[in-house]
Amino acid sequence: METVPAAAGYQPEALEPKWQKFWLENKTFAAVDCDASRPKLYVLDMFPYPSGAGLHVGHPEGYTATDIFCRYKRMKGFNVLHTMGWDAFGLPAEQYAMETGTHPAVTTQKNINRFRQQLQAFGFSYDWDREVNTTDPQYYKWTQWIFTRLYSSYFDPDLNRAMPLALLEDALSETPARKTEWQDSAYLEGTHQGFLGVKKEQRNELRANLLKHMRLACMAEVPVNWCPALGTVLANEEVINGRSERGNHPVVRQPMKQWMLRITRYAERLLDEGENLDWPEGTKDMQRNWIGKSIGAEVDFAVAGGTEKIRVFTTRPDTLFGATYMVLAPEHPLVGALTTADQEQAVEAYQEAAAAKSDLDRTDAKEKTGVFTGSYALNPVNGEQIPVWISDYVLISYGHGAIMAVPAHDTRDFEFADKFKISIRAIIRPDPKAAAKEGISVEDVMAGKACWTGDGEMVNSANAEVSLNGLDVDAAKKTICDWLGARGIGKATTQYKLRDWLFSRQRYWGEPFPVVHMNDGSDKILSVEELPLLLPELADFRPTGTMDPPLTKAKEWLAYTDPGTGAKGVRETNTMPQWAGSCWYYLRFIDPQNTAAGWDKAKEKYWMPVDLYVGGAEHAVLHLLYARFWHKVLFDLGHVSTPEPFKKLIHQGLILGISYKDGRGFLVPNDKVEASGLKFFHKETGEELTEFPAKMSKSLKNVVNPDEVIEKYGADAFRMYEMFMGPLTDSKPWNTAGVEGVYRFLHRAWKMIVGSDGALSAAIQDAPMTREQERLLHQTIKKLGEDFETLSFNTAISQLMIFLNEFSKCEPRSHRAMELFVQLLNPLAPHITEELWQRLGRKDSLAYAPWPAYDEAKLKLDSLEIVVQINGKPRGKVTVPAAADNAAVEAAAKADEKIAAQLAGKTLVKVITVPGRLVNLVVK
RNA sequence: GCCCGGAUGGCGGAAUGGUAUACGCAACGGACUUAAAAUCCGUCGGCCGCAAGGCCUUGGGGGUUCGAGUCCCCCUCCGGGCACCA
Repeated sequence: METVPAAAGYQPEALEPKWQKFWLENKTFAAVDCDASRPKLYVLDMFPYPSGAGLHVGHPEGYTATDIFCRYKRMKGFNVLHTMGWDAFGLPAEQYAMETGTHPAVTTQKNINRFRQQLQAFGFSYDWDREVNTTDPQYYKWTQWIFTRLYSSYFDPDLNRAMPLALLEDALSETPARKTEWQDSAYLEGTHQGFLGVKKEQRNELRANLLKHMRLACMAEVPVNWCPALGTVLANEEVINGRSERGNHPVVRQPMKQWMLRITRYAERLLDEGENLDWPEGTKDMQRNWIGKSIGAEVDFAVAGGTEKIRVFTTRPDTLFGATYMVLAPEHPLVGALTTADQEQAVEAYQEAAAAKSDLDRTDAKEKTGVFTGSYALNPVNGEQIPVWISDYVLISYGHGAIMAVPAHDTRDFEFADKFKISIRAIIRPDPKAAAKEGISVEDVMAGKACWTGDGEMVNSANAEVSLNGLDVDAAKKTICDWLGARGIGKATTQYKLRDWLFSRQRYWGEPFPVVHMNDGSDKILSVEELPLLLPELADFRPTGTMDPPLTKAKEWLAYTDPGTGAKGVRETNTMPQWAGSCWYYLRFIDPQNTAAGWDKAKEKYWMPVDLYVGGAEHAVLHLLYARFWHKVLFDLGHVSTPEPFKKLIHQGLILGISYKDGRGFLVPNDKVEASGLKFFHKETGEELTEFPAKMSKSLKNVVNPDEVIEKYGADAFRMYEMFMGPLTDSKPWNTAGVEGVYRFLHRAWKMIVGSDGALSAAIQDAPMTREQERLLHQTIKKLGEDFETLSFNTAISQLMIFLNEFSKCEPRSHRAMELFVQLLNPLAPHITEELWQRLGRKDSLAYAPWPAYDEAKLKLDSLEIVVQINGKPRGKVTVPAAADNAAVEAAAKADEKIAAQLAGKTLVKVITVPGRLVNLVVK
């Protein structure tokens, strides 16, 4: 291969494109499927949404980190799978398309081309033959296929896993044909017996209802988050404080028939099986909170003078004796039946007001509101009549949409009872120490003047059959649950905050559902032979202005005739949310060209799980929880071999921009700021401003464009700067001046090896190294290996700088040392090192050169410098032979002139010697 | 309110309980140059001192230890997440 003509020095603009082309043409980074001769390593980046704005400096941070890791691991002999693709369905492309009249497919392709070009300019070692694009029909064919698997499965509560729905169908027949396949499931056995137990004429209905209800993907009329501005519904996770995550538009609650994915069935497994993952503790914690497991009890309250029962969930069954009222959510189905004539007007008015409130209004409400229904319930532990209220502080979507209120021991109930003058009865005497710490008076609690939610001693909690008095909270819970269970009015149970995943959107630019609504009322799911179901070409893909999705405009596409039976139907017009494509892309990378399956099983078994997954913390619950859910379903159905997809997860920190604020704390866009010396002033007002790091944003004008940085300093400098800024997982501010530092380093590295004439520097010879040079070299090899393993690139770079500072001074310079330096630097700065490798006389690419080994013996010193402390303060240093024992070191310390002077007249009490490090003389 | 992170020079940051401030940036001084840039050499936490040297210093306060940036308790501030989930 030719070298870049370089009479001048280091020219990244010439050599970087040259090596990028070389890698691409030679497929240097192609991963080899099922290669048993090498250990495999699957390193995954979160693939980007190819926006019109192009790459920003945040994207390459994680990508650079994984690239360094992959390059290092290839040199260590690993068969590395490292890939890139495009998460290209979604709202922005569609909105841009509406503004400009361009089809989203056109914009998407354009953006992808731009992103690919930008990413290739960084020299990332992706296997580009495995690129995927979620909007490619050959990709979304399999997204649709996974949906059909969800649709055709149910979650077996007995086996705690997904099973083919066909088995449930089989159990729902008079003469099951596949019983051998499902005899392990007590659930199916029970279902079968139940089926046989109902009258023949009711069996069809039972079967139809159960099949519809049990599917992991099913349609349901549910209150959804409708965003009028976006013209679509949103998942709970996409709504922040009652506004859309994207665009910050108001969101209202609206009942609609929608596709739901039964992620709640996996709540326990998502919780359990996530526990041992090598993920950031904070992220696991966020998922735990999101799933929101609560252990408690459900209890039935009879209605006084009625036949209805009000079922509540409580985490504090121990406080049953303190329940003085009940609250139903305004939407609770029993509200109508419980409302008395004289309360009817007030109740209906309240229900209407609650329905009209947006989620934002509802959560923002500072004061509790509510209305009495006029009815009373009977407290099951003491038969007492307690009033039943409705209030929007009780949510219809959690538990049973109703609560027993214990104002003495729940802050929300206390607030409510206090406002509406409902009686407050203390039944826990607060633990005096705990109460004192909280600043709460035990007497106030006992008098109903204060609320106590902590532990203590149960009082006033007994009836003829059971007494909790004298117990602590935990013991009381257990005792009362046993009693409730024995009476058949309650039992210990568990609730989760996690809701089912709302899976349809009223958009054009997404995967069409492979479903037809047949004229006879049944749904038909398309077989894999009928996939992909292509998104129809539409001239007008804007929202319809109603709740009908844009696909209702595709008249020809809508009509369906069953090729077998000739039965007619209409296609589903919703599309899937953007998360769908990203839920399984890591599986497609394994086998991206496969037309017969989403992926080949043998390849899946070889590559999975993903060994390292790097991406932003903003996906901590959404993408990462959805993907785990899909993966578990696929695992249960035998399509993948691991229960979890991502073994180790890392979040790169945010790269912040430099920003400015004035005295009042208001942010000033960077184009309004003027520097004068080391201070900053407002161009218009002249006010002095303070500099601080803030998220990069268009409005602050502090966005750094990576293309410009590469143009000026090259990709190697860019990569190294982002890694040198600080620890990968920390947020850190971008400072372009800092790029100069690593740029200088690369220049000096070039000059250490290449002479001013472009040939190998005359100083480089086959010369032996000094003892010190050898030691530094081996230290550097050791440090780089350790730091690369732990992704500590900032300290790895420091060590290379130390090496360069020393070796660039030396003459002659060992040819071998230069080669090793180039190898160590290669993962960080792949372009310059490939070039230097050639200048050093090597013909092959560096990419698979074996990683250097260090020699422990070469790290040893002949003599050591030992710190001498007196009473823990460093007072001097002595040099001793490396082999010196503690006594010799101690003697040397005492013999030191300065130390001896300071010891004079004092009594030596104790000597602590840390071998090879220090001696601490404790004196009086 | 609750749950996670974090706080070290002018700045980004380094430091298995063992010499705090490695490495880089900025700044300052010098060399080279007619000059500038680039490059190279040097200085660079604070206070006292002519110096030798001493004292102080890892957000604040306590504690454990021969020894604490690191471990424990309390507090302040900053960042992120959740938020009427019974």
